[in-house]
Amino acid sequence: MSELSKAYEPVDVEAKWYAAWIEGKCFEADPSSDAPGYSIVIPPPNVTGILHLGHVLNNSLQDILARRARQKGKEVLWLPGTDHAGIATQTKVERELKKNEGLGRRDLGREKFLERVWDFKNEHGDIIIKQLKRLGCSCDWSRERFTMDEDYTKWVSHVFVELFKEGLIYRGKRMVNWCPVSLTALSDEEVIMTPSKSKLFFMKYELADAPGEFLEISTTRPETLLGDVAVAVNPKDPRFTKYIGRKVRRPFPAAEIPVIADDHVDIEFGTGALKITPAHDKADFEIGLKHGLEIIDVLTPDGMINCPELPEFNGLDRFVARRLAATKLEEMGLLIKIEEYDNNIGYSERAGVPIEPRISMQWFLKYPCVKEATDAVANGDIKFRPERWAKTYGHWMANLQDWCISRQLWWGHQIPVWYRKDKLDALKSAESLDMQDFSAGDIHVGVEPPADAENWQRDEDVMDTWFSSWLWPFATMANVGEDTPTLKKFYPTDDLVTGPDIIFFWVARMIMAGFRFTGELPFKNVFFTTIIRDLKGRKMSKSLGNSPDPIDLMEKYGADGLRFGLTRIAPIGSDVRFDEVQIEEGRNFANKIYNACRFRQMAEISDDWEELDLRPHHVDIMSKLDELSADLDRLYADYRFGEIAQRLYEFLWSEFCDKFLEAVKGDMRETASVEERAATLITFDGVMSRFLQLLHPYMPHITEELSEVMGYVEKGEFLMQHLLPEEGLLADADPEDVAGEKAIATAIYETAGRLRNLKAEYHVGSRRDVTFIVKGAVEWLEENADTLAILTGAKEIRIEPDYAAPKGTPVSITDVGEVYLPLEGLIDVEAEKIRLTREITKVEQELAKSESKLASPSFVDRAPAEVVAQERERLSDWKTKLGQLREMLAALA
RNA sequence: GCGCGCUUAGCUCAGUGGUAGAGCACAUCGUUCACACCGAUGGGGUCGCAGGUUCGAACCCUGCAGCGCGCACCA
Repeated sequence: MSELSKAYEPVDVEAKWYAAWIEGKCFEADPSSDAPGYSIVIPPPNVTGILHLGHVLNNSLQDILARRARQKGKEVLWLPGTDHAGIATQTKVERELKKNEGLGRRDLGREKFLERVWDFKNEHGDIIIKQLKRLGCSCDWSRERFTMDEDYTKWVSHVFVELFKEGLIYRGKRMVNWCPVSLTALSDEEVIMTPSKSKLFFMKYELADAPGEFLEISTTRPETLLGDVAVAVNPKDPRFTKYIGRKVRRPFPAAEIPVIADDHVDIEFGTGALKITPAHDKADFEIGLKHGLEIIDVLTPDGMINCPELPEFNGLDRFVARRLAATKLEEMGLLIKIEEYDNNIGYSERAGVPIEPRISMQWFLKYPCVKEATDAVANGDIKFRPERWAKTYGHWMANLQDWCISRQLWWGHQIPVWYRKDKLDALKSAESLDMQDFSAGDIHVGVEPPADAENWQRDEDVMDTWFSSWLWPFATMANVGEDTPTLKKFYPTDDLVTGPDIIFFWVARMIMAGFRFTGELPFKNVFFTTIIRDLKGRKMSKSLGNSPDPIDLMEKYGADGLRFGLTRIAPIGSDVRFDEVQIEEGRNFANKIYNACRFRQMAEISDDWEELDLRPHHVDIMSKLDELSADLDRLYADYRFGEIAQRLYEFLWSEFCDKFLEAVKGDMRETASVEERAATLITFDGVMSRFLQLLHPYMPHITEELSEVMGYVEKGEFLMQHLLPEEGLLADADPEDVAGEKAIATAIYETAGRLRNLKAEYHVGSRRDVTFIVKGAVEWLEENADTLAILTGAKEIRIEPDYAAPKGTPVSITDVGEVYLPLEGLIDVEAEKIRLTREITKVEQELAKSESKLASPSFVDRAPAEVVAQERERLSDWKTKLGQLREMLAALA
């Protein structure tokens, strides 16, 4: 093989293998394959987004699943793509436009602006795709989709039309969440409730029929009093009964408004009287409807006061107007007091400003297939991991509100509805655009525009981004009305890996769309990843600057190191705090494997041997590899990604390198026989080649590289395409023999630990010239003494049944016998007495614990027989050891 | 207000009823013979608190506290 440098350099290796996989079409899914299908659809990242650690974790896990499925003989489709991300992308382009050219989108006009967005998409759209490739993702890139592809857009329109026909989509004037910055309606899910320090204003309105008498009211939004049409009190509140049906004076603009009774009013809160502004509050709107109140909208779409009657307010920002209203009230002697008040305020997810409840004409969806979707998760047809998310899902499904699907944006799927121009004009002048105003002939709802398009005007709104995302699992596999081989082979998909933060936005909606448009569930398992936080527990965010760039991390530690480090620490339950040290460990792990292979490369296997001389440590490591293999099967079945990584790490580092490789170092020496060396090298290759395969899903590049370099995979073949063998390395061996050899290996490793400890205690830890003398040696020690010598860094392990140790010779009671460390200058009776006494104390404590346990009748009678037997054995071991130690101590006296 | 989760070594976290673990950090020792992105050895924990169940509890149950998250029309 070629010479390997001392430390593993991942960057070039990773690029090389990714190119080779692409060249070899390793990721492409073949729907005509006989192998069983396995599929995942990627949660499409925002087309203009850049990779963050959340993506890395998420996509690493998907890649692990995809690669593992290939190894298990599945025909795998991992379908990639990007999302047009309506608001996010449009906002980004608008910001650029403003910054670079000082223009708003309306200055350009819809068509020109959309051209700009497409330009932006074409320029930046593949950044995140390139980054995913860098990470090693084995997506079938030949099938990459975009939610605004022509075919995909047809799906979106089709779905709209179908649901409209079914009566589930309707248009109407409703109270919606309005973003005064993005100038669009938002869904409830796009509003973030944020705890805020607000002020509660106490004010009073004068009774119209009793000057000098006032009704006290409290509000957090005094500026909305311009739109007040009533004051409501609870009918059960005795304090206010006398006011009901009378009128109070709204101070500005001056008007008399009624006092009404409504159960909604909380008697306990504030003054117990609630001002009603139907245009600017969801609850007020409901009350207004109930009582037939007028709706006075005093805000413009961008959150300015719209009240020409009051020139000093007109045009003011809503927050400025709030202060002015308070000032005015005070001047009029109507302000009682202002209190500090903690409440929750809804913020626009994208624009980061308080949303405004606003009545506007929007399209809504009454969700389809709610029952099927609810049941599928409740009965386990779709399995959520961790399971507790099923409860969150169930709760949301049980309280579904109609989905506001229209957005007053330009970037997105335009609503496939056309209105007759003449009708529209007539209605506009009448300021009424309710659905019922359109008769069947005035409106066209279809995937294609009406034939006489010039007489029609298309609805200007676009749809919520998620209205296209919810079709992703099937709309990416077949066009409308088609039943493609891909769909047949790969739908429903198997696993979905995503964050719990989009369980409502995306997961729940996909399930409903799946049932409605394919009659099937879109996926069988949903794995929710954890949220990655910084070391202070804060969410990663651009503004905090606490989000490391994954590309930098890959430069530093390699994609494999990043993948391994991140997946190893990602717990199933809770959030995870990111620490770069963990990625460093991933890189170190890669380096460790690399160097283990480098060690192997120092020796050549000679064919000149008759029979393999497999020794305990050979059998031991093969057996452990087989155990690892079996454990991984089990852990994969439970999606225990972190534990899988941990098991792989421990196997290679603690078992393979620290124990096995150290034990066989002698076989690499000139003095070793051909048979000895062959046994070791063949064991090495057998174990390492399997290990690389098991590790491959986590660290695809280095495993591919080393498999080639070591000759485990033929030139022109790929490790990633090799099936995992069903049989273990020791499948044909007699289990009893294996157990016997393992017991010996374990005893040797444990003894080696004790002897190293003895050396360290006597400050000769690094001396290689010591000899250990064993009295009462177990019968198999002789043939394994060489191994023990290498592991302990001793010149020799000498077995002397009649050894008479000089008084004060350091000794350790081990699984192989009494082991003495005779060395000039170390023989110190007092020191040895102290050491032995200390050890005796420890053993006595353990013994006492064990004894008291066995002395308790309840334990002996009630604990399982095996536990009791185990405890008895333990006790007898302690007793033997204690006896030996006491003898030693006595001999010193 | 309702719901969910977390609390284990200085730090980040494993550990679902049977002798408390890992990595990092720390201390001592060690580089001719795979790896200092390394090796050896060691110190360090009343498993948040209080009860309960059990022969036995970090683990199961109850309550409490602290932290985090989600849902909710108290202005």
